[in-house]
Amino acid sequence: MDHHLTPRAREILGTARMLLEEEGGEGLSMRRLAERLGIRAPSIYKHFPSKEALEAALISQGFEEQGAAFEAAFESPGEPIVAIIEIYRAFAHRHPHLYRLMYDSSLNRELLTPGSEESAVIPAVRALGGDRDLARAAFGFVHGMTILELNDRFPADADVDEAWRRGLAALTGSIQRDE
Amino acid sequence: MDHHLTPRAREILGTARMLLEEEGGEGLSMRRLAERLGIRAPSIYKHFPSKEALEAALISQGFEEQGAAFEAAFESPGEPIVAIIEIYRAFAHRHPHLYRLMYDSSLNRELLTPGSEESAVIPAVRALGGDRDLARAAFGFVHGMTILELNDRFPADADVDEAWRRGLAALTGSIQRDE
DNA sequence: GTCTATATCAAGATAGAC
DNA sequence: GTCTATCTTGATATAGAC
Repeated sequence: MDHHLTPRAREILGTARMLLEEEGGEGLSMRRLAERLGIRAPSIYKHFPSKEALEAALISQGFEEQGAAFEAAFESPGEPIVAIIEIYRAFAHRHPHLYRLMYDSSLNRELLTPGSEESAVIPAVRALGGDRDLARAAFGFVHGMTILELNDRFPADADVDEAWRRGLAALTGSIQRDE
Repeated sequence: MDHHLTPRAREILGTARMLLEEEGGEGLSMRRLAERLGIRAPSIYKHFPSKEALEAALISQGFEEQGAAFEAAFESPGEPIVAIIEIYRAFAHRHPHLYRLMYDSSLNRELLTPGSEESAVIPAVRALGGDRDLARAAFGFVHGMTILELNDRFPADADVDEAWRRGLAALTGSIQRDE
């Protein structure tokens, strides 16, 4: 988890998370974060070298939370990939601003907590029988649907649940099974 | 097209398009646009009421260009939906910054040129036999793959073309045909 | 159609004292 | 670990003259 951070850095990170979730990516500035912490903005730089590093810590945390949630998909009955996609969609809707931060731009992977991204990727690939090409297609579908939903791109009268089901049916029909 | 704009507004729009394509969405500021035009930023407001209106004009233009390109998919042999998806992907890679402006945020549809969005949507839905739910799933897949590619989210060694083929195969297998 | 002058606001980051 | 003071840069937009 955040074991590489000092206790104070963890506090700052927790406040940053709250600020992000409540006010969105645009509201997450060093000044506003400092205000919530009751300190001045320059003080934050004693704990994180840059805003980008702080964001990377938030992103790493998000990946680890997603990964942990995905693991539950293998415990319940039914197709794990179906459960993972439901969990993925629910995560994005519960944490829309964190989701955007995690997925809606380029990633500077050098700043991430090592292994954090993999903790989300590995269960998803496993649920697709190790088929990485299919996993990438599924990632495309799932991210696309999610971000289009978050950005309100579908018409108000659209049956978005049905679109999810149709895509999911198409993709699960492509899983190779050895039996 | 741009028939509702004055000649001078069309010139400004053309310069804005060049600026966007060359420097990206972050580089498109009223100051920099004015600089390219050889005028001062406040002068632009005599031609467009706001930056958002100018961006909406760029977006409308993009939709119309996409729509016109999609129409060609029905003239060539083979599955129109396959051709449309190829055209969609190629458009995004040729105009990545315009693509982001068009698709990677919420849309204020009131500011668009009426009918412009539809000119891109209608051929795509038609190519999927009028199945709007499947069309939305396909939109999710196609937008997701595209934006993940533009944001460099796939590993360097990933076979992204193969992921596109896999998703496309899954989706085309879902088209209902009456024959 | 363009100008100057200006309002208003905000951002990330550093130096150096305590 | 926090502070003050500051640098540097940038943005959208309006008023009113020419």
